Amino acid sequence: MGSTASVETKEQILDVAERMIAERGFAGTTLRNVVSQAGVNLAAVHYHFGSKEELFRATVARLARPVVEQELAALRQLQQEQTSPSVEAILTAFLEPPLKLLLGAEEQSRMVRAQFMGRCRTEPEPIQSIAAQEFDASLQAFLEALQQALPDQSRPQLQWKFDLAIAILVRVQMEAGQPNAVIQGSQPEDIQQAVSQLVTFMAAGMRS
Amino acid sequence: MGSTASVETKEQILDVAERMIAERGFAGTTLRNVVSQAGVNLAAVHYHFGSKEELFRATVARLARPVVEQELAALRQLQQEQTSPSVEAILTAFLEPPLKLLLGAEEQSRMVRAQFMGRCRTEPEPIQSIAAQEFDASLQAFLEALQQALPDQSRPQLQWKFDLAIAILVRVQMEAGQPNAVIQGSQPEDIQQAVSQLVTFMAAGMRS
DNA sequence: ATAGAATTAAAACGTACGTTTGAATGAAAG
DNA sequence: CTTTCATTCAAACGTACGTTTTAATTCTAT
Repeated sequence: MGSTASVETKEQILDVAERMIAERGFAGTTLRNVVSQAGVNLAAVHYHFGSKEELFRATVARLARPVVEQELAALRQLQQEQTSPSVEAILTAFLEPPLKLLLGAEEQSRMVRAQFMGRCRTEPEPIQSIAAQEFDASLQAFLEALQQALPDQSRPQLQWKFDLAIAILVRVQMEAGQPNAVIQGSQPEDIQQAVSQLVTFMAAGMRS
Repeated sequence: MGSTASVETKEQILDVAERMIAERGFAGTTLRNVVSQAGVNLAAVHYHFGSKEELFRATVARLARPVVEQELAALRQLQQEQTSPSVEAILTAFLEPPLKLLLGAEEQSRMVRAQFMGRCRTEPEPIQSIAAQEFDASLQAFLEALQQALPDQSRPQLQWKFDLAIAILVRVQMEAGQPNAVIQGSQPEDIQQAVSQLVTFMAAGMRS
């Protein structure tokens, strides 16, 4: 049965894979580099995950599931509190969970998760599609909510505007920590301010 | 001396490299695939370009130089016509040259150049930095122009807002032709409408 | 026409990749 | 203690990579 040691091995691999794919992309990440940094045997990857592509699937799933869950929970709560939430409120519910990833963990791995999420959207196929599946439920729900908040916008228009809003989020995630980025520090107030600035930026564009 | 045949070989290689890197990224593109599609010998790449990385450098240079040139020319003309151009006018000068890439060439290779430009900004290092050099002159000039049009914005704020505007352009380029993209067709009026919609979207965000 | 340079071609270089194999290791169950 | 099963390990598999080499070929200028 699954011993304690084995789940530690799995998580070591996932941690390193997450960081390396964030930095070098999927094609630029080799299993030998991963297992070397993780301090595990090369065959452990195939034993626990089956293949390099399945390892990516597991990595994105581990990261995306809680984020999507939090996003949907925030949206649900928002819709219970008021009958027709504002664009700003909806966008805040969408941005906070992924950006709050930057709060936890140690200095080193803080930015990694955000950058990994960004990579998911910029990788060539089929990697991008694999990642997209994990986020799809959230996208659909928020698109629907935005449509109700902006009934005058045609569906195609709203769709590409939301797509651009996501592109903005992705860029913010990829740039986290670098000079001139929206997000400078990792304190709660830094994140909160970034969210509010981004919401303003996006809402202005979506109403335009 | 450089024969006619040799420049055809070089351009064949550049054409195929452009398309493959656009689709699969730099790491996902192999020289053997390139030369196979280009119908040239494997050694031709190293003879004409020196290395895989230098081939990328040449590919991005061939694409970026005219675009940057047109952007700077449009900005210069704008600044001569009026003393303080509007944000909208500046952004239009910035967006039109890259998006008008979608007008020329054959059906197949139309979207490729835009997607390649998008890839340049999403590739892992050091590829991203190599590409950034080619676009740097344009970025500096337009940032300066925007600062004059928006004197109330702090430099760091303006910087990340411009960065997000570029992220939007990149997303539009990568998505060109796909369903729900901003750019649907390839007719002059399609592009013109997309530019105007994007300018509105971006300007709203930048003023926010 | 022919020497010389530029270009193309085929083959091999060493290295690294993802994956597979079969044996060693370890802990839990009978 | 022995059996059993999950896990780890070292080693090798076949393939493909970027690059180099050396020879053949094609162009160009005298």
